[in-house]
Amino acid sequence: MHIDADTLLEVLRADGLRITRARTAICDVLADGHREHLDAGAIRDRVIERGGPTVDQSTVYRTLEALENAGVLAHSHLGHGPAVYHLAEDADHQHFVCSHCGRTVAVGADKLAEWTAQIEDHTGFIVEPSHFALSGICADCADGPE
Amino acid sequence: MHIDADTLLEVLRADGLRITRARTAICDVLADGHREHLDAGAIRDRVIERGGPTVDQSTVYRTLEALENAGVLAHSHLGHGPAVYHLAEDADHQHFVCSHCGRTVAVGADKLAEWTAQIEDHTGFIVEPSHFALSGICADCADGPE
DNA sequence: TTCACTGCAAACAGTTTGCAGGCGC
DNA sequence: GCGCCTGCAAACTGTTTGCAGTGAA
Repeated sequence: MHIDADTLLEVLRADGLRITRARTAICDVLADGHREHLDAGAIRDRVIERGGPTVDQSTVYRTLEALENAGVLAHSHLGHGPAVYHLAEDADHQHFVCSHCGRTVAVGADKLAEWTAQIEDHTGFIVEPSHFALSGICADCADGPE
Repeated sequence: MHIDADTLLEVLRADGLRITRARTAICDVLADGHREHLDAGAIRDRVIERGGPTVDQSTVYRTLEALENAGVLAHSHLGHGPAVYHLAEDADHQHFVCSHCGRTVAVGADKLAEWTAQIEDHTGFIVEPSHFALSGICADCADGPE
């Protein structure tokens, strides 16, 4: 089971922050869309789409920042566009973006651990997955020249 | 030996493009600074600093774009800031950015090949190194809590 | 009541684009 | 001389910030 909207709000409350309609709506979208890659604009669109309050983009950013500070949210850069946000508990994976078809592939923590351990052995560098995507060519695009 | 400015200009000429003072100055800076991480603003600054022509930022971007199209230049995103540019022949390495001290560590193609090959085996995804940096904690920051 | 939170608007950084004039070929 | 290239300025995207009013506790 994943974190639900109420839990996110609870975390904010525990930080001494107030629960507002805008924050409730944003947390709803985040909890529901936890398996998607939502950027700040998409979050705002979805809030409104659902008949929620007309939240301003800056309010979205401030709420996302509060959730990141609270440690329950993280953002990644998947490409040249806007940052995408996801729940921190979903963070232990790495994104691969195909530079040919633009598809995003996620690799889970288990596979990842092997590689990051090797990197750490060689360089001492402890990789925090998920913050930046790796680019490359996905299997499908590598197969067919088209 | 690395690509020199004349070779870069030669490549542009071969693409049917014209050799101008702005382009000459930009290629000089790129050839000289091939081991640094220069962003578009830094390239412009350095051109002027050297007593070159007062190139506009848009001219820098257009020249960089021309060089990328010609395949001799590539850019990477090392963090939240501007993109950095480097010669394509220097591209076969991966950047690691320490999220604690901000330092950038480069890992060469040899080490890299081991684990990109594993990723390819597991996922079919062919990693193009160097386009995005990985973030994490470098050895020094991991060692001392300060 | 109080003050954190909000929407609005403006600033901001990095990058791209339209335009009229200038210069490489 | 033709037309690519330039500088200038303005647009653009994603994000941040200042401000005065509003609503949660």
